[in-house]
Amino acid sequence: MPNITLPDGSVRSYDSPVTALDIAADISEGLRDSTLGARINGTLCDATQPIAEDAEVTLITARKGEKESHPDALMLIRHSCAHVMAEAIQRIKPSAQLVYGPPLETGFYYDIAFDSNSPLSSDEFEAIEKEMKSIIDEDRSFTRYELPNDEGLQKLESEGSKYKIDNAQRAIEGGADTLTWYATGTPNEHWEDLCRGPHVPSTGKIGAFKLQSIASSYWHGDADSDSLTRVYGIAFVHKKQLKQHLKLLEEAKKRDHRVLGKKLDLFHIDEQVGQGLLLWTPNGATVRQELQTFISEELRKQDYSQVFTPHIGKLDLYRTSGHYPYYQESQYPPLIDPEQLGRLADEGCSCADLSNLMKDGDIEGYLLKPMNCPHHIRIYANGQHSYRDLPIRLAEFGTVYRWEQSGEIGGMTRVRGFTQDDAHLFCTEEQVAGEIIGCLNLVNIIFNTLGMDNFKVRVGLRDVDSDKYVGDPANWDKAEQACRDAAETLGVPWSEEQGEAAFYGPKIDFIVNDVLGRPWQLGTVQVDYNLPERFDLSYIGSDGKHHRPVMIHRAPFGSMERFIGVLIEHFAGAFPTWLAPEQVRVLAISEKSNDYAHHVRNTLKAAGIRTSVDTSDERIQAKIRNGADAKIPWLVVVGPRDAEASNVSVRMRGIMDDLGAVSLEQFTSAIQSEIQTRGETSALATCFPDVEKPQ
RNA sequence: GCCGCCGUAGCUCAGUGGUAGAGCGCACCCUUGGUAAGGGUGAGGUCACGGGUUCAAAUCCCGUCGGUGGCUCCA
Repeated sequence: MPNITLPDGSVRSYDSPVTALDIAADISEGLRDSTLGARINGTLCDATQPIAEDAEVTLITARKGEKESHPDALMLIRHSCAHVMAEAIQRIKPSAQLVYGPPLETGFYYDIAFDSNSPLSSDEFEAIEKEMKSIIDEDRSFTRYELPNDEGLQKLESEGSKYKIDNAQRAIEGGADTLTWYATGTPNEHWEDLCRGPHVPSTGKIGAFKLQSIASSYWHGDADSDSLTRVYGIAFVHKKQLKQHLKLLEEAKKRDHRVLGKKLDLFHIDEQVGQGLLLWTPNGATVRQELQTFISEELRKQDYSQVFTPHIGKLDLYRTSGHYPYYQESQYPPLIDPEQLGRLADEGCSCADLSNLMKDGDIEGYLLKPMNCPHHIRIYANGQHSYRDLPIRLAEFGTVYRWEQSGEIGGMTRVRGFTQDDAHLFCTEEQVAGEIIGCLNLVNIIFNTLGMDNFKVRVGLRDVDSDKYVGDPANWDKAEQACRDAAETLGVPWSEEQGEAAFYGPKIDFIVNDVLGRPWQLGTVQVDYNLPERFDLSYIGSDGKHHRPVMIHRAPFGSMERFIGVLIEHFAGAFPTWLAPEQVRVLAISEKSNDYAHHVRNTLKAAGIRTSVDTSDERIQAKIRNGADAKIPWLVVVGPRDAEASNVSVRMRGIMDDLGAVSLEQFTSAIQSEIQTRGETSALATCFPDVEKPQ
């Protein structure tokens, strides 16, 4: 008979099998009401699951008043809400076939196959939500029942849902002994769904929900398979949480780099120029330029050599590198030289012929470069290198072009032309570990300066059972260990993933989430044994013989486009002074102070500070508001009083009040110093030591 | 590429068969104001583009382009 150990270590003994609900009721009536499920020996289960053996049980509860609910509670509620939604949808569209409806950290969805002549539109959300509301109001129990595999399959076949049959078959292949259903109410009487569970005790436990969006998905994630409709929703324990969540989403939207990019005029994407082709407007270009200067300074410290290479290269170069044959779908088609094109035309070559010639590689021409490495490799290969010269580090803000699928393109984070902060290191086998550490140092410096500590690190290792990898396994072992060691030096959480290495070497990736929670890979450091081989690179060793160098590809930011997109969101558009496009704006109190305002502006400008002046006919209140709206770090108000004393009255972004007056001279040098040290010194602390730093 | 939604002034959006609108911004005028929106006047639109239906289309239908949310992809 079961002895139940609760998280506090207390043990309760029962004469017969009990459920989590029984245990909760034993403790208190209120606890019973708030119990949604249980972790039984660590596994999330229904609260109604009978426990016959000794077990460790954690009750999963949710109280109406709580600010945040336990993730398990939300999972249960969301999974259950997916069922309620599916039932409601099937009431409205009986021909809809259910496929798969899991909970997510951010909500839930249900993949549904609709009749092609009766698709679902978000206009119908209101009607569906109304049905859901009534199902929840009925507070019907989630009732689990099981059938033996063969009997269950028979049932599904008689119902004729190929998707559910498939789910069942997969469950059986995965080792399931029985198939389980959940009825929302009484089996055979109420709606039910083949489902592994677990669920909340009854529909009434779903306190608040909202349907969010409609999207399409592929069956089994296979683009060649059936196209399904995915309906997204969100559910919480109570309405306040839902409201709070929706408010957060609203706030997140304001931080979206696409919204801020427009508002602050950082970049523009123009239909007439092309999809996924970014135009950096002056403000955005300033941010990028500052960042590139910063990186370049660090690269110089680390003995990198700057190079420049063109945007195109001969097709044969990319045949040697392997990019052209293997990654054709991701490239713009080759550029064909005019003579060859004319000759093909004379020969009566059709578009289809041309396409085939391109596909087969029977064509000469140039490729818009998808990567910078071949060009850098040719720089290395151009001369003979002694082991004494290594490592050679060639760096370039190299612009590459890739044919991304149209549906993927958006904002700054996924574009068709972008500039990598690229570099290729050519080194000896022994130098690999040290060079990787060096790359990560750089990442550390940059991310620290920017205050970005919210990135994840993923170390991609080879799958030892596979033979697709090039290079000596012993070297792989060393390189993989070097990657792990280097990742450790960053002091942020990192994971290693087997089979995630490139075929040519292990790698370290940096991943950051955007405001909408979508992950983006930024930088990467990759060890490469392959390209030196393909290009037959060598260096002369101390033994006087030729040796193969190892290459490291590294782009710690990934691309300027994606990185700055993420950076805009990181700062919510409020860039630190050294990065801000407009660093100081001088606000003249009235026309009488315009001359002094211009003098202040010119003084700051002469000190290298990006400064503008507002001498418009607005009142000072409006000028302050406009300046704050533009997220300018420093506003200085100047009137007759300030002119008299050669002062400026300072406002800092993030502080509601006027900080008071300081001399123009002091302000100028304090701002200058803050910019030059990239925020290590603080103009606020220098000029106003008693004022606390905002945030 | 696939599916849903969307495309109206520089920006944010209202307008759902019958004379194209608002707020912000912009220009000009008034105002000369000391710390988060002073007032007035005005300019600005081939309603993304191309076809179709209709007496009549921003509005309905088809296609294209672009945006967006997902899916798939991302060397």
